[in-house]
Amino acid sequence: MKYNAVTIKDVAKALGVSTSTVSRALRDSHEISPETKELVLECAKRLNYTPNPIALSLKEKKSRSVGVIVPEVANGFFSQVINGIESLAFDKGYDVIISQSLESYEREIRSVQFLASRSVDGLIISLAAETANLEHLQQLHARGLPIVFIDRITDEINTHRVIVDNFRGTYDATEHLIQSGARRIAVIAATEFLSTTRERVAGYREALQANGIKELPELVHYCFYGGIEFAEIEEIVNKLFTLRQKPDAILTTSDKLTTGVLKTLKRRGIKVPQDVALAGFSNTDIPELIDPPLTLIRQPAREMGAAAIDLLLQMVNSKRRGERV
Amino acid sequence: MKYNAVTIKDVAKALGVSTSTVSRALRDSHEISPETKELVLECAKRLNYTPNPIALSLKEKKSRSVGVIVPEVANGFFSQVINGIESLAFDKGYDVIISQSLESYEREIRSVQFLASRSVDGLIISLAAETANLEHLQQLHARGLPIVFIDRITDEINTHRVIVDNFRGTYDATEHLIQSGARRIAVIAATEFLSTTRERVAGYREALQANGIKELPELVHYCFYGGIEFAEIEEIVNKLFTLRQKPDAILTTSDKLTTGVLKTLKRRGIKVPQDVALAGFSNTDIPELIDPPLTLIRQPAREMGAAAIDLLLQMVNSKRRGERV
DNA sequence: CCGATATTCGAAATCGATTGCGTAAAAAAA
DNA sequence: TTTTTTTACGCAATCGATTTCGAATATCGG
Repeated sequence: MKYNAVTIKDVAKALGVSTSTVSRALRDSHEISPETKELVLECAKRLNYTPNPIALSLKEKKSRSVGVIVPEVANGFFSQVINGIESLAFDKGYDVIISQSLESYEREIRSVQFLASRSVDGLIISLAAETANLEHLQQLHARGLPIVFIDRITDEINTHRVIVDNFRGTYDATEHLIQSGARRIAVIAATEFLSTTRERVAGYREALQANGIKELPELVHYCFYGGIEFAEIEEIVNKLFTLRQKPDAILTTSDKLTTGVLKTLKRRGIKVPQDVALAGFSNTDIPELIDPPLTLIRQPAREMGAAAIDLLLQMVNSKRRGERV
Repeated sequence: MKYNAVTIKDVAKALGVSTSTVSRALRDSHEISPETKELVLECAKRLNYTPNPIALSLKEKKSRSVGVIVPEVANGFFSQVINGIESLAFDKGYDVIISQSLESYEREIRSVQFLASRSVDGLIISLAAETANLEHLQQLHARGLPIVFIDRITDEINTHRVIVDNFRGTYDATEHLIQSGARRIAVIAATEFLSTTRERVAGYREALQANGIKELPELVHYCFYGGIEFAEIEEIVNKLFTLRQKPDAILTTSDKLTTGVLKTLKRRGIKVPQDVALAGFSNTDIPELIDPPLTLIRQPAREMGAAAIDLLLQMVNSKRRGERV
């Protein structure tokens, strides 16, 4: 309640006591008599008093809000992650402030500093594709800001990370493609600097090797902007299908890439799985609706978000109690 | 910068001047000499001073943050709306605090009050399915909180609304189905209390009438939870296809419903458009990937979000200048 | 009945920044 | 030179809440 909000002073004035008394009564301090407490409580309720969280933040240097930075909100995976974060945070009385990096390093820095200057109590972040330098986060981490990485992590900062077994995901999917008869398996991945990309491509490589298939460089492609720019995907698919020896399967390492490739194939009239098999990461309903269903690797996005906020709030609260995290 | 943050006091102390001088120098007040200004500016930069927005909020009673309440984040349409809101808000230096109602009236109330107590400068909201009473918003609106409705609006509060022509959307889609030969067109809509539902169903009705087709009550169905509960959709589809005279087309009035119906039809082995034609609202890539492509009504979600935040910030700023909005 | 301990509450500082008011010194006017 | 007006800055209040310290009243043992 900000407009004409009733403050602790109004309650104090109405009762003819001091603000200290009101404050203590509301916090159920032992040094206030039961009768006074009741009076204050009744009056506070009657005047519809609600504490001002901003004043509290200023005093206590904590804001009961957490920052979340994702590459993009309008993305099946990330929006589900946010769902998980928000649901749990709301129940614990925390605000969730959302920011998008749009895969831009510069924007990520600005977001981080913006949130930090807002005194968020903690930060959940999935790194932008462009982000190679982590100073902006290291500084804050060194100053004690609790941080949890989700999905796109780094090991340059020692803190909690929430990920799935990316390696196994692509390993299994690749093996599945092989067992279905594929031999020339292309992979379309996001920026190679992302932890997820590295792990997922590694799974692909390992699966090829385990099955005695040689990796062909012309079949491995990276999308710098991970499909935010649709043209990026289109170009790669075009390149793959003008090869003398076309791929007989494609593995995609993200939601956006899977959808993008599917769309491109459809536009070019390339049939799945007749002309080319397809497997990949996805967190949308699409694969279920496509005929025939794709092999897909689904991440428990909502649960990952919930796990991240849970870890974060644990750090926030233990820090509050002065514990080492 | 919250941890060991350098304040205006530190700068003042370092220079041996008063905090007033520092504050005024930083705000480029005319009553500070150029030399002093330069000194202060240099020192502030050297000490890496950043103003504390919380202290500012307390003083100025505004937080440079806006609240956004949507039924669900993990939804194609709403996540795109949020994308639009966040992008523009970020550029203007505003925080975006997200909250989900999950279609629950009670949760919407809690969210609204939570955000209000946070002193957000304005609110963008898309009403929950359960929300029939608007007191919680009327109160805040009466107190002067700028509010913008998006998509699911109400006319019980006189403020800006951002919507598309829902009536025309379903009217055209229905007509398209009729022209393709459909006569028994079922409609699956969200809660009938939602503005969007009413307008969209009205478009459907009008199109039927304009084409001399009688509306059949058994073909009109409402999903209270709009598809958040998948079972709801399944049940309706089942009901439709156990009718003696089955529908030859289905019109769906939301993203989730379209996807849900599609999923159900596929599970039941009902072919689109051979067994039944399908048209509906959607903001995902799905329709483009399905064979054959569906008739779909797409809302410019990102642009709607951008329009909403633009209107909201206009209200916020004019209110600040004391204008009537 | 008196000094001692408890109980209950108020005054004022604090968090970080802004700003109205007062004032000393410098500049301009007389 | 005296008076008036700027110029340039400091003091202190303010925003809303918490909390330390101190003090007044009450209670109790002796």
